[in-house]
This record gives sequence, structure tokens and C-alpha cells, in this order.
Amino acid sequence: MVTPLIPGRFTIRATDGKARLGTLQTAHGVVETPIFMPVGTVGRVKAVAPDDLAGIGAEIILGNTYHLYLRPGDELIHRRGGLHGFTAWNKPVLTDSGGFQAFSLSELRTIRENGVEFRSHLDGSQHLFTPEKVVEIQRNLNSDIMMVLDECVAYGTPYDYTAKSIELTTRWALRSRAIHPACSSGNLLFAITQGGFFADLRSRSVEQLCGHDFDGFAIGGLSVGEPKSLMYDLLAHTVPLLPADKPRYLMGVGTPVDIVTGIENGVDMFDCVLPTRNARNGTLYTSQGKINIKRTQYAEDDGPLDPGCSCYTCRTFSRAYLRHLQHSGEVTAFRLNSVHNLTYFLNLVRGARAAVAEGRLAAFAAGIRAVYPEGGV
RNA sequence: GCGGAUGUAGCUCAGUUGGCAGAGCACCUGGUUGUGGCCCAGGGGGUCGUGGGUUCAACCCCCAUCAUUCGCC
Repeated sequence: MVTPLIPGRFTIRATDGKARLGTLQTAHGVVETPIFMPVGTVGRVKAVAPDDLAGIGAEIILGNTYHLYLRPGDELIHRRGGLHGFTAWNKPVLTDSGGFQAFSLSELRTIRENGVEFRSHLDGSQHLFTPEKVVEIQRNLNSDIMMVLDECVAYGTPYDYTAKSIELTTRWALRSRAIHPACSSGNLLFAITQGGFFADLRSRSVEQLCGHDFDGFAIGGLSVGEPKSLMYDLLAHTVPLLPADKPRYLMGVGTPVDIVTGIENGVDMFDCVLPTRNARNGTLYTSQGKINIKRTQYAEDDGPLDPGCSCYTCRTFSRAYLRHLQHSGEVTAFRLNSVHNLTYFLNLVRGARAAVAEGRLAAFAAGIRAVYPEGGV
């Protein structure tokens, strides 16, 4: 009765302008796009248990190669049935390659032709990530969507360095594909385009990668401190260059307005720590805008966090109680706030999918921008 | 009853030879974009226990007094 899944098959069912409504098949299920993917760096979305994720409606989550390799180790996870068996999450998982950690934990790392040498942030031990090693780790994790090792350059990196960097990222991507040919397993492999903040380098990076048979293409290296308008300009420039028949993934982005803008430009997948990290700090996204639950004005506010939300948190607790939990440093505050913020982000892409299906994405996006007028951080 | 110690921000405490009242935490307001449950930025806060004295000038020196605390009768 159930047609077998064909990992990697991407079907576009509708479009609205440049935006697409699609389905991506993976070894652990079908993902409807555009999608937001909660981040679960060490094999768990922080503060959120699997049954919470079911209530939120999460369809795919992230894990991180760098963190899981260091602790508890990819081979240990492999012996326990991969990430799905180990973490009791049987839906799709995408794993980031560790390229971004090489960037963000950059104090003690060296980038060479062969790969990235780095020191563990846990114990200072020396390690080497090659493109091949990173694929091998992600196969041990049995990731549904593996990301190639890439070099992410900082905002402000000069043109010459960035130009050399995209060549390296391309060579690494092809080495990754060489040891993991298309259709060789249920582990899909996405390439990552780079190019810093130079439109022609963004174009060149896409040209070098898109002729090869990757299962999807990511845009990396954005939202690293640049002005908002620059990111949007590069997005509008780059997304149309990507293969139309493959999923497009904007890495590490973003705010509600960023996500809607990405969808309008034709991006299919997003991930960001913002909803979960901000949840733990008391910054919450609602249908009426962003609020800081710690504020004094909520001390005796008996209303729900977001009257327009039907998540467990909003159904059950008052703003006054949530503020109290946050002020008390109670771990339950992390959970309840994370459940709410993730519900907001998942509802956001759900709403966008419905809008694309009905050809009214522009109006939907205008509604989001009206609620988050400053760009919605 | 006698002797000592201590009284400075909500809390714990610095404060030089007498020269504009300080820190940490807490509190308040922002920030947080392929996550080190972190971190960063800004802000509001004072009858220096109380009363007197000396001095151009006192948290600081002198006297008295109150409170807290420790020890001894």
C-alpha cells in the first residue's frame, strides 16, 4: 500500500513566483518543503524531548558532525543503530559537516588543502577533518542528509582570499562525492556554495558545483554579521543560479522575515538556532511580534503567551508563570519556551506552504513583515 | 555587667595619607542567525547605623549612642 521511498527524489508540486512547494524523500520519510529544521547539535534539540517534537510537528532535525564526533563518537553511535537508533528519533536527520565549527571555533584551527586541523573545544586534543573523513563520520551517524566539508569565510574577508576559498570548497565537495557516489545509499549528500560577499564569486561557486550530481545545494556563509540588505541582495542573486530540480538549503538562517524572504527567493530548507537559543534566554516569537518574557510588564499577565498559538505552552500556562520560571532559571522554562518558539517557526513554514499552494505568498510575507518590522531578529 | 569585632547599594563586601561613593551578584532594558544552557552591551539604584565634634574638606580622625555578633564573668 505504501510506495517505497526513493531517497533523494525531490518533487515540486506548485510554485508561486520563485517560491516552490515540494517534497523531498529520504530514507526515514518525506519532508515537505519549504521546511524549517530545528537544530539538535549533540543529538537532541536542546531542552526538547522527542514527544515534544511530535507535538511541535517537526519533520526533520539537525545534528552536528563536529560535536558528535568529539562526543560520544560516531563509531559509538554507529554501533547503536546510528543517530536514529541512538536518539530515538526515527524521522529524517540532516547533519552539518563541521565546516562552520571550524569557522566559529577558529582560535585554534588550520585550513590546509587536505582538510581542517583543529583542537577540540572539550579537551584541546588535535584532530583532522578531511572531506572524506567527514563523509565517513556522517555515514556512521547514518545521516539522511550529509553536508560536505566547506570553508566558511568571515564577513570582511578580502576578495582574493574568498576566490581561493571557493576553489578549495569545490575541490573538497568533489572529493566528498568521489567516495560517496550518487544513489549509493540512503545517505544523501548536499554541496555547499560559498563566495563571501562578492556576487561574481557566488556565481562562480555555484557554476563549479551545480554540474555535479549532488542531491541538494546549500548556500553557506551568509548571516555572519553582514548588513541585512547585503544578505538579501546575495540571496536574490544566488538562488536562481542553483539547479531548479534539486532542494536548496540556506544554512543557519534565520529570523521569521529572513525565512519568508528566503522562501520568496526559492529556498526550500532552513535551519537556525534562533528559536531554541532565544527561547532559553526568554525571547519569544509570537503572532504579535517578538517579546521578552522576562519583562516586568508580564509579572501579573494572566493571558497566554500567544493568543494565536495552540502549542502546549500557550494552551497551558500564563505569561506571569512563564516569566516566573524564566526568572527562576527553572529548566522547565527552557523546555516550554523552546516548544513555543519551534511551534512558531514550524507554523511559519506551514503557513508559507499553504500560501504558495494558493498563490498568495506575497500577502503572507507582507503579514510577517508587518509583525516584525525591524527585520524580526 | 566587662572586653573585642562589625555596621557603606536589595545581598556579600572593597574603599589608599582625610580630597567627586566603588565592585561582584541581584534587579531593569537591549542584543543573540550551519548552538560551548553561554556570552555581550547599556541602565537604575546610597541620609556610608544614628547624633554631635575637629577640619577648607570626614566613609575615613575624636566623643556619645543604637544595633548585630563573639568571648569572659
